Order: sequence, then structure tokens, then C-alpha cells
Amino acid sequence: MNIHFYVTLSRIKTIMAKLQKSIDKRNALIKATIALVNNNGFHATPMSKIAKMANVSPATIYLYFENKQDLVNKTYIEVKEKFTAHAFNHYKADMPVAAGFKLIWNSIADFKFNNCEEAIFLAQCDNTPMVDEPSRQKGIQHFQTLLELWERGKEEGIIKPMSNYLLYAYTIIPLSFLIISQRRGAIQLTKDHVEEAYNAAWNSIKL
Amino acid sequence: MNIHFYVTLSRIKTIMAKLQKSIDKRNALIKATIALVNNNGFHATPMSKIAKMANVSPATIYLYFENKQDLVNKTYIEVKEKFTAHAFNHYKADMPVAAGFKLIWNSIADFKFNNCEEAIFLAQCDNTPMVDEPSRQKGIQHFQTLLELWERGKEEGIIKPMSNYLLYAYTIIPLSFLIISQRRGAIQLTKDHVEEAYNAAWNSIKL
DNA sequence: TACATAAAAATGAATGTTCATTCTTTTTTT
DNA sequence: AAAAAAAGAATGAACATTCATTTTTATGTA
Repeated sequence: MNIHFYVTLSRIKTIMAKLQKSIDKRNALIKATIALVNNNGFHATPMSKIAKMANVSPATIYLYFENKQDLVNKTYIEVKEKFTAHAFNHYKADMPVAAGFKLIWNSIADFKFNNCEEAIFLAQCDNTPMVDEPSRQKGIQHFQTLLELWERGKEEGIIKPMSNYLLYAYTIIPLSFLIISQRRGAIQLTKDHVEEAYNAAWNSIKL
Repeated sequence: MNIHFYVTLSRIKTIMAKLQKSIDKRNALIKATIALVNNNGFHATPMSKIAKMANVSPATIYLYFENKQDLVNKTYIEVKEKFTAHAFNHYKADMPVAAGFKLIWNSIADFKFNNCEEAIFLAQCDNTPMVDEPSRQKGIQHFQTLLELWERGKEEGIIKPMSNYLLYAYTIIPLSFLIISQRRGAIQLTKDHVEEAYNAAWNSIKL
């Protein structure tokens, strides 16, 4: 059975424009949420402020999200997905372990460096009960690729036979602290710092 | 000029008992704050719940703390002080660098292991705008000793010439992630894990 | 293409609840 | 009997969410 749609080109164009506008609004809400939660914390960011920053009526938020918790959950998941996509962007599963790790690590550092607000938001979510458990679980899944790389590294005798939690703790986690410290004005991160950080990470897990 | 006090022993005893009761109540409030904030986040822990958990009337909280923000600030500072005291408990400034670092690191690991709730509370404060800036600054000061050790280590060519922020990021910060992961039920930390963690930390900073 | 009407989206104001803080009263201590 | 500490109820503000209305967009007709 074939279903035929008769649609003019101009019709498609207006539909696309509308969709885009909707996406823009949603993105504005998510961006506002990140900025306000970073600066004031979840407990001190009312929906009214989020709405104002996104140039939208408070009521409009509820056309895009069920409620405040849902807004934060979805923000977390979206940012985490963006982060993960960036982390594994150029990685191929058949790369040598050391090169693969270096590539992924640098992609992550790059993301956190250039998307500092997003990175800080994630750190906040990962260290508090701000997002609900299902959302957190969903955010974690995406790291499968890194775990597989590490398993391969252990089999090949390149990486220490440590728990993946330890590997994560000593390679990825420190970056969050550095980014937060930078945002608080405590340190100004340079290329050198990033290289030192990479060496520290690698030294802590290489066999 | 001498000032003489005429006080009976029993009088002193009742005063001490009263003082102790007051301290107990304050501690109960702080403990309740930690537990509730850890489980629900600052945004979802009303004063009424804190009062209930501490077996106290909501109004009584205001005899001990100015307001909610003050309660959280003071809780942060007290826990941080307890943490710092534990961290440097057996350390002497004339110890060899490597031994000193190992001792301090293990004291910190020990504290976080055995005072998991407190450690998680600190992590939450350090990663969010939950406590105000003056309190955060006050919490940081106490780490002077560790910074001095690292400076000495760098001079002696034992520790890499890295920023103290990097040293902190790669030795102390990972522990917070591990403790949180354990509390979430993701991993069950053993003696072996702690030893592996120490080696990872040391490898990342030793020259 | 121009207009009319229906549908959808967005709004600002209204609602009801939650909660930090204060007030008045009661209990405990001196 | 006075003073201090603690309590529970009261207060008022802030806020998440909903509602009634307005504005914008889509659709059908001439």
C-alpha cells in the first residue's frame, strides 16, 4: 500500500520554519536553565526566571516540558548526549588503544574547555540528586565505548587491570574540577595545563 | 588584678551538662542537614524536615543559626574543618615528601571512606553554588599544609612542577567520585581499590 | 491572491501550595 | 518568681502550575 502526500514546496518551507522556531525556543529554555542553575543552584532558579531569560512566558515552558523536574532531567540528558557525541566524534573502534584513549581524552578536554557552562552543569548534576535516577542512568549508558576501549587496553596489557570506575575517576573526573576552578577564577588554564593533565591521566592508568 | 570566681562543683557540672545538650542539639541539626541534603538536594530539604529529623521545633533552628543559608554555610565549614583535621592528623612538616604525601592521602581516603555522608556533602558543596563564596573560601584555606608539602616536593625534584590545582585534581578529587559511586551502589570499594587509587594518584604526580 | 474561520501557540494573570521565618505561649531552668 | 529555652501555630512571601484570553498560524473558499 502506498500513501501519497500532495504538498507544495512553500508549504514544506513554512512547516520547517515553524519547527525551527520551536527548536529555537526549546534550546533557549535549556540554555537559560544551564546558566541559572550554574549561577544560583537548582534551589534558587524559579521557573519565572528561566522564562524571562529565554524570552518566553512561564506558561510556555509547560508546552515543552512537563514540569521543573522534567526540564532539568531533559536538560541533563541533552547536554550529556552532546558531550558524548563530541567525546567519540573521531574515534574508531579499531584504533590502537593508546591512540584511541588520547583522542577521546582530548575530545573530552576540548568539549569541557569550549563548553564550559555545559560541563559545569553536568558536574553539578553528577554530584547532587538534582536529576532523577532514571535520567542519570540514561546519561551514563553513553560511555559504553570508553569502557570497551579500556577492556581492550587491559587485555593487551597496555592499561592497568583496574576497575573502570577507577580509570574514570583518574582520567576524566579531574577535568571537571579544573574547569570549575577556572570558572571560579582560581586558575587560568593554558595549553600546557591541558598537556600536563593528559600526562597525569595517562600515567595513572598505563601499565 | 585578680578576679575570683566562687563556684561550686555541682554548679559547674550542670553548666557543662547544659552546654553539652546545646552542642548535641546543634550537632543533630547539622547531621540532619547533611543527610537530607545528600538524599534530596538543597532545593528539596525544607527547614521543617531538618527540624523533624533532629527532633526539634523549626523555631529552635533559629536559636542556633541565622537562617537556612547560614545553616548550610556553617555545616559546610564544620565538616570541612573536621575533614582537614583528620587529613593532617599525623603529618609532621619535617617528614620526607613521599612519606608525607602517602600519609596525608591515606588519611583523606580514610576519612572519606568512614565518613561517607560527610564526604558526599562536601562534594555537593564544592560542585554547586549551595554555599556562599566567603564560606567556600574559608573551607579552602585549610589546605595550606598540603600545598606546602607539594612545593617542597617540587623543589626536591620528587613531584612534577605542576600547578597545585592539577596536583589536587589528580590526587584528591578522584576519591570523591569513587565514594559517590559507592553510595549509589555502583561499586563496592575494597582495600585493593584504595591501594590502586593511591598508586594512580602517586603515578600522576611523581617525577 | 484575498479573506474568513478554525486551530494552535503563546501569554499574563490567577491559584493554591509550600515553606522560611516570626510570634505568642508553654515548658524548663535558674 | 524571673529568665531562658523551646515549642507549635501563624504569617506572608515565593513559587510551580493552571486557566482564561489573546495572538499567531494554518486551512478552506471564492
